[in-house]
Amino acid sequence: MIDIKLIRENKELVKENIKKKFQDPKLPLVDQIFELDLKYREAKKEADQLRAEKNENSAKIGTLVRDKKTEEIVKLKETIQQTSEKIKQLETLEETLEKEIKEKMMTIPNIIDSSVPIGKDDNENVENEKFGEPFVPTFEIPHHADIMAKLSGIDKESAGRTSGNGFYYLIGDIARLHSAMISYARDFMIDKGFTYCIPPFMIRSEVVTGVMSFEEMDEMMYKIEGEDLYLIGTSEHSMIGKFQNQIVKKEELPICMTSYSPCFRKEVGSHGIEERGVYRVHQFEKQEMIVICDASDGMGWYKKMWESTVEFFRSLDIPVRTLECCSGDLANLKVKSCDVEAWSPRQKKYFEVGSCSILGDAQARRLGIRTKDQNGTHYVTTLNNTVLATPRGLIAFLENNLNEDGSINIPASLSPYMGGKTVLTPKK
RNA sequence: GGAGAAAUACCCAAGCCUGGUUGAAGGGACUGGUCUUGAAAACCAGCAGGUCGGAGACGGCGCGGGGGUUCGAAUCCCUCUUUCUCCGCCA
Repeated sequence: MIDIKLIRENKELVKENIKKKFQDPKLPLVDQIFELDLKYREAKKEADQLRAEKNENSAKIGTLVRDKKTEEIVKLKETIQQTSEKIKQLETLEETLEKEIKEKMMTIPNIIDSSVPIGKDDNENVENEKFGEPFVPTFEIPHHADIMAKLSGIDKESAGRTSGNGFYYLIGDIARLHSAMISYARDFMIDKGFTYCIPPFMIRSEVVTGVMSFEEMDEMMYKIEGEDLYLIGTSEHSMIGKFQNQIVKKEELPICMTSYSPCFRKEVGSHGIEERGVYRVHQFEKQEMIVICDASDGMGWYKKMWESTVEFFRSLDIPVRTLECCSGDLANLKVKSCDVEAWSPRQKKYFEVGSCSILGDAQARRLGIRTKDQNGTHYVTTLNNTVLATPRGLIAFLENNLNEDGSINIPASLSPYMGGKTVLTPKK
């Protein structure tokens, strides 16, 4: 969603931007919105005039009542009745137009940053930078499910029976490792000055539509039956939603928070749930970071945020790279986005463990998050980034810290969260 | 889950019964001024912030949100949300 003024003032720019993302059929939409907007403003202008007239006459009745001029009151009421009829008609028109415009506007993608590479889909994403040597050991790295199994750390069969495909039991040291990584990620961000927060894990539909596009909503969100509640797909949803319809004081910006939550995703999209392991699942846990800041600081924070994730993974001896999202792969609300990918010595390629996004004012516009300074109020910029999503992060950790005998090295950074252990050894 | 009470501008708070120059009294905070060497205090003055339309003059909306009654709603009615108190239940 963008500012409708942009369509009023610079239709071509909006079309240009859409071209970068799709080839395609949303272009006529811009002209449609433009026309609807003209009609809407005309209707509003006329209705406003009539409303002013009506207000004035109503006030007159007030004084007439005091002076007890009954005849004039009756007359005046009649004229008011007539304007009311007209107003009613115009209001219906206003409402229909407004609704139509809003619906169409919701699907207009955000203006992407000029630095975003142009491409059709995720195949055309661009590697930005590597951090750490993508190391392949002399022995073969087993599938992460096997690594876990060797430590008696996973039970997918039972989970299949209790909950179905896409769920899992993590057990013993593996479960502890999972929590340890989350705790470490939390403290890592606290040390960077972020405020820790545990948000609600369910949110109302109004918040959902504020933070994501409709397609995403259908593909991701679990709905609670009989209630206007959705299980969050990421704590970003409740964290950004926290600020809806707020005017944040200038001096309170930037708001930097790190939040923990379980995340629930239907994963209806193209990939589906894979059969083995816990790479793509319906339920995982995540340490997230969000920043709400002034538009001018957005790009600075964007860089700092993905860098934090890189630093986090490097502190766990996991090689990573950043992959820039191309225009076609960029979600509609995003201005720019990159994935942080961890090295898999088993697959000998990188895989996604996190995603850093700057949304410009798209979420702020939908949710009404503003700030005020001497130039008036304006929408803030919102950003979000994964610190650690796990079990996916756990997979990266296990593959990169595995020894030939099946034991797992615990780096010094994580050791305190594992009761001081420096290595996990499989029983016999 | 049950029973009550409440939500008014940056904050506190009147108004609601008895609808009409109240788009909102009074404080506090804030801004400017007088006084002071400076500050405090005192006094004087300003002060809805928002949002939409308009080039502007202006105008519309706006007393938690949404409806309704009425010529007219902060005020009456319905509904939703949130907060507080009490009871129940639970980690």
